[in-house]
Amino acid sequence: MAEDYTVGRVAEIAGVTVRTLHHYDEIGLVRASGRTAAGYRVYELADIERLQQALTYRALGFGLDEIAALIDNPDVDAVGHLLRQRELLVERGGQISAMVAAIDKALEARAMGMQLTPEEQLEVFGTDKVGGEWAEEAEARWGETDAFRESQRRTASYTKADWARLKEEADSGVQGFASAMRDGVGAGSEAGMALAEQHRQFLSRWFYDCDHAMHRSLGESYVADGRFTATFDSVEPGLAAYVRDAIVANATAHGA
Amino acid sequence: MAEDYTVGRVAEIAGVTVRTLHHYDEIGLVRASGRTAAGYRVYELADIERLQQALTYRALGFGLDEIAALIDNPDVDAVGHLLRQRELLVERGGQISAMVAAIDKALEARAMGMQLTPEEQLEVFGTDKVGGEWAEEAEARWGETDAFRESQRRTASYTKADWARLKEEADSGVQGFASAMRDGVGAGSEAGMALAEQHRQFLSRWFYDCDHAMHRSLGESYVADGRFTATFDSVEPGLAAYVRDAIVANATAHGA
DNA sequence: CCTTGACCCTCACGCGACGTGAGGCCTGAT
DNA sequence: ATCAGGCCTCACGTCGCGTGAGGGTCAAGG
Repeated sequence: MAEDYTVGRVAEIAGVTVRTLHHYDEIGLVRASGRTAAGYRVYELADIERLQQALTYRALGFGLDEIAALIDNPDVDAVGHLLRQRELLVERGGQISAMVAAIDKALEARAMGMQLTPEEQLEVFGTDKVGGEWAEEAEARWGETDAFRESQRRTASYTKADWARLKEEADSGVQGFASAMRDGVGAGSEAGMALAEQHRQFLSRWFYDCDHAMHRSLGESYVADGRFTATFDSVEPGLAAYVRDAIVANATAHGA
Repeated sequence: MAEDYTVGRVAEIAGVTVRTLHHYDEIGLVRASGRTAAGYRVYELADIERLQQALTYRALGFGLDEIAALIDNPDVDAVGHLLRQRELLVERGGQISAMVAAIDKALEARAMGMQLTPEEQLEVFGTDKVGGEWAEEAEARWGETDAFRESQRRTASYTKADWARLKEEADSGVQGFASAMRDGVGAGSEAGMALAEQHRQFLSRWFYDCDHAMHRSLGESYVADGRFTATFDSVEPGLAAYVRDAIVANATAHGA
């Protein structure tokens, strides 16, 4: 039973610096339970177990004094700590999932040509608005709620590579509209409608099943809603209106 | 379009303090793009978008100067940042899962009466031992690899409540052995064997299907392996041997 | 036996990312 | 006119270590 470890050894297997262990020793958070004749710190199993507890709590963001209070609490044994840490970790995992979801939402919005409001962008950080009015706002904003939910469901499983590919497609779509407009191609012409149709299919492939009627109403909002307009017009002034016209013409041609 | 926000408002929706925004302004990480006549900071959409990027990177553990370098990089646009952040978040999620798995392993080991070695306890923190010899060691240590894997598989889905219940059962089992020993109950008596059988069924219910032969070899290791012995004997000296005897008697009585 | 290189020790100052007042101006509602 | 509540700028304090400086210790090899 090799019970004894030097600070360097402990630091190595714990993934911290020797200085950190010195510090913990100084403040009494994790003391080396012994010293050699030469004054070298000697860590034993119990010390390392304590270190493990401390590091786990640290990873969860606790301050060192809080950690000391936690693990010195005589009402909680080692297993109790493991259970609590497990719970906190699972919670942290949930927060991370929430952040990923928020990023997905932002990516999705951008790909569809929409700017999120500040509240929406920062949603995941502060702001636990009780959720009532908040949800209402969101619903009113996104209009087609079913479509949006479907979209959320699908994008949840996209990987980084998927998103990158999606971005490329979205960008090239916007560029297609922009260059058509610059070249004087009529929005209602065959070419314009082809671009619109391509856009509709792009949406259907990546987000939700977008029929011509839905596409038309989305197109309308490109000029009606400033948050869309800003995005398109920052690429090329007047582009939002141009895209809307192409979409409307295409929808009409398809009987919607 | 309410484009303008005061520091207090931004702080509120972002979940940070005003002081933090002042700090970011001072060091130039996130500047308020304007001031009122009275000198009040005025934040616009672009500032808040930048803040969102910064906070996400901060949540991932980057230093403020690194963050500045990242988001000032002209080769990466907003979507690029979102993609990178998504990737990093997913990675962090993986680390958290790993820590939960490590805790489960520790809980499992404790419930079975085993002390983990320091290396095992701290496994998740530093120590990326390439995994070769490491895995070998682990296999040699746990013996019944199939059983252990099964056990890992099952415990992965346990909740905190499950673990708490498991702990209670495990504790009461050990206490049962301890009090029987104190009361002079023979390890090979009917009562002793009943406790052993109960222990076997406890293992089978929570960890892996433990037949009498496996149970016997586990019992043997309670005295042969110091890491088991320590746990039992810390409850009551000689308990490890007592438990082993009861288990062996019970296994023999069941034809193993 | 002596040297060399890898560890170990104790000061002690420095730093990043804010926290925490102190002292004073701005502004909207009563 | 006043008064609460929010904003401003210093400026020092704190926490969790990083980073030398200066100096012993220990196992291995010449």
